[in-house]
Amino acid sequence: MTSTDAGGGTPSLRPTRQRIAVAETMASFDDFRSAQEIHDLLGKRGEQVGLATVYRTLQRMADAGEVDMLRTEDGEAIYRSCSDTHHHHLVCRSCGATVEVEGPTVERWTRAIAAEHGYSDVSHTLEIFGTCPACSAG
Amino acid sequence: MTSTDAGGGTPSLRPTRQRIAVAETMASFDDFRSAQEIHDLLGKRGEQVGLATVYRTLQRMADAGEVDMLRTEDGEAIYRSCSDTHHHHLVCRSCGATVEVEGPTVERWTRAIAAEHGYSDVSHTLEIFGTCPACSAG
DNA sequence: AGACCGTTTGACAATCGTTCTCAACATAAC
DNA sequence: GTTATGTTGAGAACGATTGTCAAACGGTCT
Repeated sequence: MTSTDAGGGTPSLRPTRQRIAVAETMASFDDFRSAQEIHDLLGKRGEQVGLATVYRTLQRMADAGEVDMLRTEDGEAIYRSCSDTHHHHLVCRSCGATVEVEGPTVERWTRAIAAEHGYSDVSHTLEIFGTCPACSAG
Repeated sequence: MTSTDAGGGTPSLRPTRQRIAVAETMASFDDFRSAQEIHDLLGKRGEQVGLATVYRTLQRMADAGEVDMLRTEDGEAIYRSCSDTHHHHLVCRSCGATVEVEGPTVERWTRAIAAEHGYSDVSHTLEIFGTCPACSAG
């Protein structure tokens, strides 16, 4: 706290080789990957990063809102880089193609419902599954 | 395959003591419980049922649509007996209290969004998490 | 440059939920 | 009662994730 904390709000978060590697890897695709997959990919790319570190880094990125985190149907956490606005996903059941969707409607609705029942500190998860045009054409 | 498959569609599913116990337990509350909790409860009630059996039974019930299954934010599967209409849940993050909510709004919105992107055969999952009045009062 | 000190890392153990294995058992039909 | 099968349970096996802790790092201050 001595001097150089020029602009920031986030306290201490060093741009280490590992963190950069994970961030770059995340930036390089636009679909969801598990921590383990990221770890493997890094290994194959020569950027050796410990598994625990990958987990920790992804968690921080998720906390910081730099990536989306959601759970597969069998409970595995998967991550994906995303824009920083709150949004949901429309995922193709057969090929996995993902569209980011936004909806004031839903946001409003969930807030209203929660309020109606006196719930506070509300969050929600919403995923839409369907068959994309390409796949249903096939 | 020899003969006696008289009327049914569901092939073989015996009403054993264990299955009945689990089903009754599930019927006795209306909020979400994990498999482990069900197992503990059965133990305390004297109805000894193996953990693996509880898991298996809950899975089957979920497949059969007799219970809802969803994942907590940290990936644990939780179950709850439910009505057969499509609905969502407003779950208290701290005590687990659940309210079933219905929303033509959301149904319409998801269908619209999906259609807009050409997706067909659409389904969705939506869960709302918050702190219930009782807990936030505490 | 060199010392200092909190942050980060990584190898590995430890958890935790869930599934698998397989022999003993219960059920339903014969 | 016998037979053919679905079920159970104890515990091992698993896979994802988190905790541990000493060693390596990255800035900062001199």
